[in-house]
Amino acid sequence: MTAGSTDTTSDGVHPRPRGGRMPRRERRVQLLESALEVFVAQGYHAAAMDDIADRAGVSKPVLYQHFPGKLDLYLALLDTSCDLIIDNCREALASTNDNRERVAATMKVFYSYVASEEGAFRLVFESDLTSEPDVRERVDRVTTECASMIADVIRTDTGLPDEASELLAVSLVGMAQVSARFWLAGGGEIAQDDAAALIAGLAWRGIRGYPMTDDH
Amino acid sequence: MTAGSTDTTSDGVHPRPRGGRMPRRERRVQLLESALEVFVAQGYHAAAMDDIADRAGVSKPVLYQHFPGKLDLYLALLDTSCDLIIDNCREALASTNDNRERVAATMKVFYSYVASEEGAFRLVFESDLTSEPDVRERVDRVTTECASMIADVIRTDTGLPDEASELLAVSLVGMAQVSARFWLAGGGEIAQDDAAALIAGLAWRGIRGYPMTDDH
DNA sequence: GGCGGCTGTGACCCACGGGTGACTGACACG
DNA sequence: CGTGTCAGTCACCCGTGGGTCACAGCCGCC
Repeated sequence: MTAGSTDTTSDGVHPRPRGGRMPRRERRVQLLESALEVFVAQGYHAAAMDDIADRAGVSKPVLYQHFPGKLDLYLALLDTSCDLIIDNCREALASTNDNRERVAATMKVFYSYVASEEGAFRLVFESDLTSEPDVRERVDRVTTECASMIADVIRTDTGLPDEASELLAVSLVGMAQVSARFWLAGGGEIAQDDAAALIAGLAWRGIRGYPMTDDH
Repeated sequence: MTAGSTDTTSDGVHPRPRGGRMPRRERRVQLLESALEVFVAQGYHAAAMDDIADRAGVSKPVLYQHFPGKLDLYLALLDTSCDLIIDNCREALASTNDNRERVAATMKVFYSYVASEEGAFRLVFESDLTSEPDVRERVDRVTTECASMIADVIRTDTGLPDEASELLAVSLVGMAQVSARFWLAGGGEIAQDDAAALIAGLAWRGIRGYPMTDDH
């Protein structure tokens, strides 16, 4: 990508050549990219501002000319990542009126999210800064908000009470989120779409009958 | 020092009186208790060794007479917590041969675990030290191992291939884990057993039919 | 009673990393 | 060609916190 004549790259971290100047806007997005890579690879605490600056081929003060502090930088990236999945989730739910397809589409969203090249999902699902309220709030919002949209459908179509709908929805989100991460770690023994379809099937079987209590 | 001769009992943080000596064994478990409280309340990074020592009414070097370092202390607690849920999960699965009851029992285990007073589950499900391989390995082991036991049942009873069984099992674990944490955060609008039963119902409906593919 | 072995303490060391201040070098413009 | 501007750098500050050293009270025991 951009520049990187030598790049070397090698393992995971690569000091960029450190040569050229850049217009402010451009530099800013480049810094965001570098920061994302470093945060994803190392986590918030292990990532030093120096690392991010080096990664971008720039010295530390430049970073501070664009972002007031480490936390702000992190939050900017986190927000982007949170919004992405929430929006995708919303679109998936709105894409059809067939609930079986809704489940499948939503599951696909989670698997795509986790599979995306940059690994930004790690900021959301594997953040190591959950003790920071600002971070916690955003991370929780992903589950809460996705679940809330799903819960609306459940409540509407089944008449279950709010709390139950919400809890069911959260458990579907949890299922998607955890299984997708596990699938990713597994290294591709199952194709992405197959995995998503399998779990979508599980989810759909689970909720389709509500609220009729047809136990055994 | 600090007024509080009377302990005050304390709501959240309390310097213990700091008076007495203690036999080594006893001190050790007390330190573990204090460390758990602090790690649970603050997370690994925000917790200082001084905090833990203070919490136990003791000075820092005492801590180092019992544990070689902060990480070791953390890992000791983490191990305990990991083993607890894995063992409970195993017992739940072994407690019956009726799969519907198995699901219910296992779900109850997760809800009890999360509801337990000490909050030790946070070390496992909300650790902020996942960048440390030793921690990562243990945290992952919980999901992996629980899922593996569940997957055995699934594979045996349905004949599904290994990878599919494993993925289904993981998604059930994810469902349990995420929904239980959400339920806890909700603050008790639904009773623990009701919540567990609700999600167990969802899970059971999901898997009971496999491998017959009765879509729509 | 003094002496070895505990448990325990106050004070200190030092690496690490977030954040800053003073300077430089290129370029556009009048 | 001076000069303002803006990207960029080097070197530094300093709070925080993990980890350690030398010393202090208490105990039981010959």
